[in-house]
Amino acid sequence: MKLKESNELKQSGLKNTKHRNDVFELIKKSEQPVSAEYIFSELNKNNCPINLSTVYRILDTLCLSDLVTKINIDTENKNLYEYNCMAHRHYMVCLGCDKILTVKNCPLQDYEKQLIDETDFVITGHKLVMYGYCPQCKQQQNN
Amino acid sequence: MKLKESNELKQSGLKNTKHRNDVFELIKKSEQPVSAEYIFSELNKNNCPINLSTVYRILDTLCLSDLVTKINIDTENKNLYEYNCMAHRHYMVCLGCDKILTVKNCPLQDYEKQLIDETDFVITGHKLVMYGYCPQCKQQQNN
DNA sequence: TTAATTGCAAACACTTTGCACGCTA
DNA sequence: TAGCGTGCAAAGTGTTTGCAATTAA
Repeated sequence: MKLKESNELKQSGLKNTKHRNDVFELIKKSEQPVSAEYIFSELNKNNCPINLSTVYRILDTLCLSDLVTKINIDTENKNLYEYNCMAHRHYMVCLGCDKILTVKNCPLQDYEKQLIDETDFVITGHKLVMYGYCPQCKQQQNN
Repeated sequence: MKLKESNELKQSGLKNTKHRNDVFELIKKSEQPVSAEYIFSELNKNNCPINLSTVYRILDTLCLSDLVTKINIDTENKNLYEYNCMAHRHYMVCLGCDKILTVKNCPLQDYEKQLIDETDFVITGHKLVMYGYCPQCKQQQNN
């Protein structure tokens, strides 16, 4: 069987296995950050039998290679993983349905400079999470 | 023995117990968010024997009453708790020593308005975490 | 007095690990 | 074929829960 091969895996010096590809592709095509459990059940559902510990080991590997980012949203009690597009990580979490939107633009460059002056930290990154209700859940609340 | 009584507990309609006061006071005087385990061992160390599940139950109660806020920093795998001063929650996390600074001012009002326009979400809050290295760890890296 | 709080032990959910086998490069 | 990747089962860690005893109001 021909694997759909990921250049990104090779480029990161990772051995190319079916499982790694399956996990990585699933993360890449997901519109929001996903959990290990989700990856596990999604792959098994779609004829790609895989063990849960293998999922965790692959996620570790992908995170170490910076292909994937692990995040933790306060309202969940498990880690989530998403494709690391090397952009800033800004999220909007719907408290109604747990939907997570990833937001693109970043208003924080100036603020970072200011903080560096104030605290003398080196700042290597940041994470911004907005909490609220998405249009659908917002409407339900009004009813 | 006379308890150091917390008006804040009473005002929130909570029964005033020694354990609740101990936990709440410890959180209030902590300079950074603390874990359940830390509270547990700190109190037991200081002649206030308490059970770990009691700590968790008290933390739940305090969070429900909005006296305390539960947060999760991506680099830790446990929840942290801090006094809820009703301010925005902005953190600076040192990746070297895990120190957590809570930052006061907030650059995000305008950004929130803009996001609301773009996404049609209702925004009820936000969390900003900056990652980097504190002055001490920064220096060690250079050596 | 009565309902809320606590300690204890056991259960839970998520994640990690040891080991033997299997597969990629 | 050498060493990394994987499945399985078992252990680890942080957190929650059932129940009986205790305590605040």
